Amino acid sequence: MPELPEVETVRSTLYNLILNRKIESIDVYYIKIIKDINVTEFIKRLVGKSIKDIKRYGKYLIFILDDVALISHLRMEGKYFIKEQSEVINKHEHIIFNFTDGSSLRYHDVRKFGTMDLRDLDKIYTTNPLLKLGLEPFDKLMTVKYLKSKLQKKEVAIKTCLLDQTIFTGLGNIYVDEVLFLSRLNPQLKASKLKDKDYQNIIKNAIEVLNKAIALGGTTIRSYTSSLGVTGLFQNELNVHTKKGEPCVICNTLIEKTRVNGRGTYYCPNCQK
DNA sequence: GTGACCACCTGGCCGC
DNA sequence: TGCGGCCAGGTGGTCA
Repeated sequence: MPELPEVETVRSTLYNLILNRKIESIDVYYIKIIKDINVTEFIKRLVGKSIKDIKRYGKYLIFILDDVALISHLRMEGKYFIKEQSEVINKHEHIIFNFTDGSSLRYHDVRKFGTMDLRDLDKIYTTNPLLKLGLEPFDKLMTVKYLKSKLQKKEVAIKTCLLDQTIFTGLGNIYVDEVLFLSRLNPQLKASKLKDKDYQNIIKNAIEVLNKAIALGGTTIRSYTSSLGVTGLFQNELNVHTKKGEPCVICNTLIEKTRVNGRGTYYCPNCQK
């Protein structure tokens, strides 16, 4: 599924491909992707506008148009494709932005979980969905002090906390497993039990894992396959996620799979006690 | 305020 | 071969 590295890969690819293209028309085939605004208004606000910039915060893509921002979350299987308008519409392409040059940007989502919000440019970060987000690991304000303030009273598993986007933005199930492995922390350990050194390790390893994943174009496993012709390579660098029954790269103990808060969770029972 | 649980969705996989 | 059930999982909503 798209996490921060995959979304960043999509962002940078789209940036190079569709900047300054002008929207001529929009076809909406599944309206529930559009939030907080009706389809007519959604189309009205975007048609005639040009894409001036494409940003990212956490797992959200932010298309900056002339006077409005389109905030897109890919959720589980959302993808963007650029095709000629004459090409056949795939049954999973739910929203199509047709540009004046004859090309189109197509939002493809097999499971229809993705969302799109429109916001005024001066309200992008001061309204939801972005308002409630916590800090990315790259943020200067992401410190031991910040993380401790958020986690020291939490009586839930550390994995659950790291998946909480209001605390730690950008990590999803894959990368949380990897960060906890590198930090030698059991995913089921209560967050309140962590020490300063653990917070420091989590931040350091999150930055390391995400930077490496971004450099490799993200992770391509199971449901998250190539988007825009870009296929990530970080799956080759995974230590524990999807490695059930395989030997740990450090101690050779077999990787186990369990569930934490309903999420499939992979860990080394020896390294992550 | 916190934590647990469910709904949203569809394709793939497995057992019968 | 066909069918039913389960699983995958990010986020928002609801409830205790």
